[in-house]
Amino acid sequence: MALTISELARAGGVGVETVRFYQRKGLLHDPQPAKSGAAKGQRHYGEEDVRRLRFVRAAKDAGFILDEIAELLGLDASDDRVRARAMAEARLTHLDEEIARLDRARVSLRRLARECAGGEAGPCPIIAAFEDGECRR
Amino acid sequence: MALTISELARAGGVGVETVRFYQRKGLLHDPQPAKSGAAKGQRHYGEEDVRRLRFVRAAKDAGFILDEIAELLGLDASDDRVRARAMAEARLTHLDEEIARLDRARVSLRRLARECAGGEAGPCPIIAAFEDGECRR
DNA sequence: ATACCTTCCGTACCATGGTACGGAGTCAAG
DNA sequence: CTTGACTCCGTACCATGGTACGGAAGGTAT
Repeated sequence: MALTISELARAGGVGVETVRFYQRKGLLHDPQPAKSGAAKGQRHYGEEDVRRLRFVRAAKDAGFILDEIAELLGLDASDDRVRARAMAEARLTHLDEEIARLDRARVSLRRLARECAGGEAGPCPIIAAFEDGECRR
Repeated sequence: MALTISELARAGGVGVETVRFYQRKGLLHDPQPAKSGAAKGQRHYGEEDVRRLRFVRAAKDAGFILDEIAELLGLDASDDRVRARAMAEARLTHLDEEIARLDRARVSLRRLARECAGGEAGPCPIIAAFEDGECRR
């Protein structure tokens, strides 16, 4: 099982440049030079690299930022459940705040859009609301 | 009513550098040079500038990005309700997608955190889930 | 008059997550 | 033996929304 960088990228559903970017970030191990049968200096990747790359994608989908994912990958080695749980809780708090913020924006904007659609009289409620400072946090 | 840049910034709840940044982005008018009683080259701001700055903050809170806010400020002048409504709808769609995405992340992460807290046997479910690719979109 | 504060302006830098480019090397097919 | 494909590496660039810095000029307080 020896993969080129483009095969690894395809296996992980990302671009070649993204694989290199993850390497620079320390999310993927620096690859070993290929032994033979390939161009000098060329790297080969294996199952472990595919696993790590997929871990990154999955954790990203769960809302972690890349720096946290780097730490999670470290926990993967040490199997530190307490730390992993703390990170999950912190990320959940962050997600909750973010969702609440977006939801407030959605509620007020939807109300404005309905009001605006409701009648053509007077100034546009959407613009007027921002002018009134009615939509402040 | 003549304000200095720092007074305008305070009135809008932002920093001086942010005011200048908004000027560069075209969100605030280029200010007029002060007539007298101030250092040469210094600018003065009025009610209109405070109003625009607050408009920016309110629209940002509603989820618009700065480029859209620049457009909304243009609509403010022309009172184009149709366009304002279209922009509000587009932003709502965006907000809905974003909220749905974050909510999927929250649901799966919360489940993992609960599982991890539930027992100490076996590998950490949080880390294992990412390894299994169980959390993919 | 000397220090201190604020303003002006341009430019550089920050985080975040990539994306693209240029030059060089190497391989296989035509 | 040239062309095309792929790789390597470093570096620069993109969007987004700011934040900070340095130098010059002016007002104010001691």
